[in-house]
Amino acid sequence: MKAKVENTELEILNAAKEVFQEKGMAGSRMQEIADKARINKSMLHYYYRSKQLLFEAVFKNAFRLLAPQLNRVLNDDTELFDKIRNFTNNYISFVIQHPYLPNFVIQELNKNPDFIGKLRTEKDFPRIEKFKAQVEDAITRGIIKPIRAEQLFINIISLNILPFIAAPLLQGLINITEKEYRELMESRKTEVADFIINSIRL
Amino acid sequence: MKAKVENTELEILNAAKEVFQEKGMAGSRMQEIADKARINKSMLHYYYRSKQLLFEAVFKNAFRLLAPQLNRVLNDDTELFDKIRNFTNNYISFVIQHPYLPNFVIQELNKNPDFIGKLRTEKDFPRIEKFKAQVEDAITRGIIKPIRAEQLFINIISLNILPFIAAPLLQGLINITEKEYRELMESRKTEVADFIINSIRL
DNA sequence: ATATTTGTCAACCAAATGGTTAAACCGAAT
DNA sequence: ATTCGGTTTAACCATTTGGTTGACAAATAT
Repeated sequence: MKAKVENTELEILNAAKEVFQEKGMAGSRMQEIADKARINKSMLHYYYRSKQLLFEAVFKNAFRLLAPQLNRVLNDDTELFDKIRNFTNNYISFVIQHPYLPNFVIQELNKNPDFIGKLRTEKDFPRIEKFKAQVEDAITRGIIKPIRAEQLFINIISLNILPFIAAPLLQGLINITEKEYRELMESRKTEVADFIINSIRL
Repeated sequence: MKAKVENTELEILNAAKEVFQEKGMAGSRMQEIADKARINKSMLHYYYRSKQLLFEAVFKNAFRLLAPQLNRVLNDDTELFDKIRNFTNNYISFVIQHPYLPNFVIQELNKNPDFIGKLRTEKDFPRIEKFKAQVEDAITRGIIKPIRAEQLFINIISLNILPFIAAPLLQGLINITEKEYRELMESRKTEVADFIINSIRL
């Protein structure tokens, strides 16, 4: 019966992921998760004890998916400009596969800021040290203008993440269709990297 | 009794603003709003009929506060570079006064994308046309490199808004204290504008 | 002064919600 | 075939939650 077990448990996790990531912890209903997983509501508690624990399972999974993306910038051996291009180019593909994920992580971290402390103990938790050294080295070698690595990191993340988090607002302000907005995002794959590199290159 | 009335009605709106903006529609409780306004829960329904309507009142108010900020970029007569500097410099002050507001608007718009349509009918709804003309003019006159006004707008907004929306995440990744993070934000008042202008200037 | 409207509150209600329980089910080992 | 373990379900439960009601107070109008 092993196969059956793991199946149900995973079925629940997937259903919970969909519901939690779309509606957040507070907006999600256990019954809706059960319905989506096509199982009895009691199963949720059988496998995960409580809504809180099920949520935490989903959240940790989500963060484990996001972390490698961030590590593309922070802990990767490629040269700075290539790295910026690679990250920018790849991030959009990641978001298409997991549309609600980055916003989900950010939102729930906002509502529970201590949570980041628990995450930091995990291995592969993204750390800035290497990136910092790389930026400082590039400055010393006269490749880029002086800039704090922290600020550059925030800029890279901002330019890539916000356009997806605030899509409905931006689309409304710019007053274009969803399709046109997707095309804008498509262009950004290369444009954003150029925008950043133009700004820092010496 | 006029004074008393407006007082209660406003008291409710303010309490509702605090609770809704911090916890979102789904995470907010009518009782908590009533407690914060120090009135009976029935009063909420007396003045606003339902949670949904009270929420919409708060949301519209929030958007009316955010709109002028956006219009600083889109509909302002100052020259392009000054405009970017002004907006960037002022936005942080706005966020300090209304820490949850931008995120609140973005989140609830995500959960209810049609809402933007209703907002568009309001006067002072930010429109991009003027900014677009300004950018195109600056390109023609050889002041800045070619860039779509939409992309530049998204970049300005992203660099300014995301660092506040994702503060707990970024602070955790950079691994600094809240105070140090605030200092980073303070530097951004001028650095972000330079970053943008450096990138587009010819 | 009295009637009428407006504002406020305590008590109440029905539905929703997270969680529990006890019985049934089912495949595998004895 | 029977027992035994984990799995699944329907029914149930306590609490929370948005919302209502009816009595009462406080203004305002007559």
